[in-house]
Amino acid sequence: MTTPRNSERRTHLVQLAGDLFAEKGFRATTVREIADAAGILSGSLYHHFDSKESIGDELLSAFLDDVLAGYRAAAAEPDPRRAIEQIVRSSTATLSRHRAALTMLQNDWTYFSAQPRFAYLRTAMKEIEQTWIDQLDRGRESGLFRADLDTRLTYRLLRDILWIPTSWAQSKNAWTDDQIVDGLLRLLFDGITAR
Amino acid sequence: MTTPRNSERRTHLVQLAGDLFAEKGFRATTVREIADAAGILSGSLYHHFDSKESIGDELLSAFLDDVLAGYRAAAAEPDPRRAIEQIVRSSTATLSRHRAALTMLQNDWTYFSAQPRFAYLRTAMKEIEQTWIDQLDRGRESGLFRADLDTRLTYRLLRDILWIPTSWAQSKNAWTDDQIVDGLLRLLFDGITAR
Amino acid sequence: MTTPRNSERRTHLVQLAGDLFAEKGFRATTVREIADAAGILSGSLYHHFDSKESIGDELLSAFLDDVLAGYRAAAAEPDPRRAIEQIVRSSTATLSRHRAALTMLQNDWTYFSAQPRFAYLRTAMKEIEQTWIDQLDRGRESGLFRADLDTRLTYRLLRDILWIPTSWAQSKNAWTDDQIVDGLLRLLFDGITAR
Amino acid sequence: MTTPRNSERRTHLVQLAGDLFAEKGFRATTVREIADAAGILSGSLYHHFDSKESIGDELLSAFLDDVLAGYRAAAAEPDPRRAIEQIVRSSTATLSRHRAALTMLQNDWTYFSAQPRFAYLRTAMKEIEQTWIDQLDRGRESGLFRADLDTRLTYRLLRDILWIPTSWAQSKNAWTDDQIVDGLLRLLFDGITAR
DNA sequence: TATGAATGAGATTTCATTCAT
DNA sequence: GATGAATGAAATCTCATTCAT
Repeated sequence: MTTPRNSERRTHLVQLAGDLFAEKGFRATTVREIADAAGILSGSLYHHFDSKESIGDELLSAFLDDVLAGYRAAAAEPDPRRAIEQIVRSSTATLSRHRAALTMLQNDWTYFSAQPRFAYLRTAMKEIEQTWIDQLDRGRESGLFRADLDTRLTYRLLRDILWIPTSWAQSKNAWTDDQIVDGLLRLLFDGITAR
Repeated sequence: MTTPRNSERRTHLVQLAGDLFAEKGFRATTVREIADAAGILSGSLYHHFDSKESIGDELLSAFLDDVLAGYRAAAAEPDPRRAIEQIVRSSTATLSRHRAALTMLQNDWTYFSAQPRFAYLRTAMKEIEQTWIDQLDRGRESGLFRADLDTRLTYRLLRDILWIPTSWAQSKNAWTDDQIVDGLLRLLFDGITAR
Repeated sequence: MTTPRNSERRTHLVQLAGDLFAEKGFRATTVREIADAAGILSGSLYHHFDSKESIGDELLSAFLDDVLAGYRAAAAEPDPRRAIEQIVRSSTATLSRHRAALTMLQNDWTYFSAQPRFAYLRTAMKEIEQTWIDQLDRGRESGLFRADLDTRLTYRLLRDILWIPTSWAQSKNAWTDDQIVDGLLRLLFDGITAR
Repeated sequence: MTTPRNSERRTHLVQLAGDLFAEKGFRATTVREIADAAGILSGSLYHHFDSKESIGDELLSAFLDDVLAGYRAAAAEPDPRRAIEQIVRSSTATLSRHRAALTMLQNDWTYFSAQPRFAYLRTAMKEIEQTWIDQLDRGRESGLFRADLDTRLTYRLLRDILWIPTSWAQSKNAWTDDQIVDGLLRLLFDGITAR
């Protein structure tokens, strides 16, 4: 019925929609706005997708595939500090490629996670959490990290910080990706106190 | 016109609405759901408020008044480390009293900040940012914090982390408020590395 | 049930309502606005009136009683020119006492005239029309007015002009009632052409 | 976004809406009634217009464009008597093409003129007034009209009379447009008195 | 593939009116 | 007489989706 997933036109439309989602959120973006951006009428979108959620699905699943690939590669690293460093670096790179997906998760998590169709969101989140905790645990047990570190709590405190810098993309900030990653890693490993 | 702001009934309705907003976000919550929760018809809400946004306004402005009071008190502290510690502690306390407002800002920031009526959101955010940067600058200049600290970048990295623990309230997590604050402060000041 | 028609409080409320109707029209004025103007709650109005229409009824019937009294007095005048002059003079005087009623008729005639309760509006209008036509006919037949005068058409053209000056009351115009009446009579009898 | 302004369907809908507005006034006509008249659901109207007011806007601005064109053409006439005659004739012709707009102005002037969107209403009214006064002044100064003519007052007395005959259209009256115009001009220039 | 038109469910809001206290 | 709270019907508007052409 609808355009095949690898069609160029379709890919373009997904990207246009993604830009709008990144700006205003998934629910706040209307199908008409997407169509306007593409220069067609809203009904015509349904030749390519069978629903607005399909577009969201496409963006979100591509995003999580990418994220998880990065995490899995990082988890193969034997040194926990290096593993964490790699997680952070790969996350930052991935996120800048998927701004829309991130905004969608931040704004409309409740909406998506409640639907069976998006069950993979919860699964992926669990894998992400487990990866972090595993590395933090390994680092603590090996004496590399503080012995009193509550690894699960630390993960919770850290998780969201990772997703944030992406949303700065549109503002006129002066930082490069590298600066952000370095600042974040330094903060994470050493805190702000001088020695 | 509508019920006065200090009416008991009205306060109760704002709280009910807030609970729903905290759960599902502002826009995702319908006026009918609020009315249902109150056991009245949706139209009856308009006896007390002239719009759904008025309810939002009430929650958001109360929140920011509370936050800013805490920040101003903390800024009076002469020692920067103490000041930051107090910011974090007061934030955590404030946030747990305003879960709804926080969810609203996280989910629907674009929506609110675009409206003139909610211009105070941007103003408040600027004051919050300035307070953080001031304290970080003072700490760095006095040799208390690392000399190479990019204070604005650090603020950016930190800001959102502060708002997060609130959203855990509903989940059956095992941490007390104190544990969270202490974990956060430790992370902030010292990082995760063992010495 | 409700307050008796001659109660002072009630009269005062009718007047307040009338002021609002004159400004914004009957339907455009809400019961709440009337109550606000009176310093009470909207529900409390129903101790005095059993409906918003009752207030309208009171204003409209008082107006038409007054108008018709003036027309009937004028019709008793033997000289048609004098009769018409008196109609105009009495109308102007009457109208300035009933601005609200006039606005109601101008804005919401369709609304009122469709209701059985306001059947007297049509009756009164017919009497007004007949009075005009009678006087114009008498004047034409006696050679006082032009022989080719279409009296019914002339009435139609004139009727609304009569009601208008009232609506100027609030604007900062420089004319007295007398000036308006004289200008109107002169226009009516002699036109604008110089001789 | 919505259907373009020159779409046939859209034009048809505006006309349908206009018929209803002319009958019952703008505010008294519901969107559902318009949709019913068109044989569609009320929501479907918003495929073509973004609000009920847009329909009103379309009718009112078309009306005023038409009126002003007539006035400007008449103002080019060197002889004031001819100019006024032309104003009256063009007005009558214009008005019969825009019954809806006229009813809207008569019933709901307060509503429209209060909105920034309809600011052009006041502007147009001022131009209309100025045109009348200019021609009356010129006629008086050239000795064609009475020397004691209060031109501004006369305009005020005349203005509304011009708009009236339109509202007769639906009633089964016996006059042609020409009869009405001639009656009006005769009244205006010569009054009703025989010589 | 796209257009043009429409659906239909549901959202926010308005407002005259009622009534127990 | 008034308050405070609510009703209930109806209004305007939104938007994802459908479908004949």
